[in-house]
Amino acid sequence: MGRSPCCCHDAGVKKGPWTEEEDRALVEHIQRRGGHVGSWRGLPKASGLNRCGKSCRLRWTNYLRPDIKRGNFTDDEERLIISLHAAIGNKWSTIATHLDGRTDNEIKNYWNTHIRKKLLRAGVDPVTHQQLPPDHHVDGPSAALLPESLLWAAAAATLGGGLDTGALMQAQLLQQLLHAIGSNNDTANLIANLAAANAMLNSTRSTLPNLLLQGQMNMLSTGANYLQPSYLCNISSFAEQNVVQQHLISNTTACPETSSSSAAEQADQFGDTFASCDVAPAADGAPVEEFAGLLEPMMDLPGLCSMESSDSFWKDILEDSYRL
DNA sequence: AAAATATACAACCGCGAGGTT
DNA sequence: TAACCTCGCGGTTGTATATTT
Repeated sequence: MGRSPCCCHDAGVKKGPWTEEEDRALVEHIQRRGGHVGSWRGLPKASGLNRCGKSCRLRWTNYLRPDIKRGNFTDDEERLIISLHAAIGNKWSTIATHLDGRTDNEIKNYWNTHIRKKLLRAGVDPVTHQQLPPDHHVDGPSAALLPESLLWAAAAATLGGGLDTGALMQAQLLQQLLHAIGSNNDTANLIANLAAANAMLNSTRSTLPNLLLQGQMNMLSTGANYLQPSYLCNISSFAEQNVVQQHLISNTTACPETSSSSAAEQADQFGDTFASCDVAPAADGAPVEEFAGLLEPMMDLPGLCSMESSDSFWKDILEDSYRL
């Protein structure tokens, strides 16, 4: 395919920052045409601008368009960007379609200047969204604070006050959760382990920050085989849903009553809950309706999301470990 | 206060996709 | 079917501003 010479290479075509006059000329020209640009290539001549059409298009789409939202990104927007990036990578234009008023360029810049650094500081690879190895070195105090080490540090601190059965059970529970998270991508085993963990929770009447469970939810959504930060919990787009759907299709025996593992047996008491999860894959490859909704029943399991004041130690530790 | 460095973001560039001739 | 043309994407650069030394 031949490639046409870009008008940007023409001698005398202005480059660099746009002036207010140029902005006004471009906006007025497009408004005169009822918001329809027509040919970008022909726009400079028609509008009297000494710019190449490409530059005009960029200026309009990234800055002058009336529906562009200016200002800082909200936490929700940031979480959504990260979630989408985890699912589809550097597809900035696709990501932008999920954020009203944000441009692909703006999102890309925000990613490169803010989010990427935050993830690195948190020990998360901004490309793969997976935990960086323990010997990963970045500036800042949180670099080496991987979730597992934090959890065990927390357990050790709890145990430090005396050999308490409840604390020991918590430590074992954490170990089980971490093992489930780190061992494989098998959704059936994962859910079974989660149920077993929950059984332990209920038997000891202890509580655990739901951040841990969110980490497991993230596994369901991304297929990553280790703990992911809680930010990935906020997922609802088509891309993630497709990922989830693939998992569900390949794990049609996801409900614990169909699993033969011992962990699944422990999970029997929650069979009804899981059976009502409505996690069956949509028919004929149709996208799963709503991932967040899909996970809701699991998040509502008794005891999983409660957080008593006496557990603030755990809560603080775990939240620190994920704080971006 | 000035220079050096870091940060944020607007803008540029090259390329591929896809439509048209 | 090949050549041409335009658009849009994603990576990169340039520059203004903020912060640090």
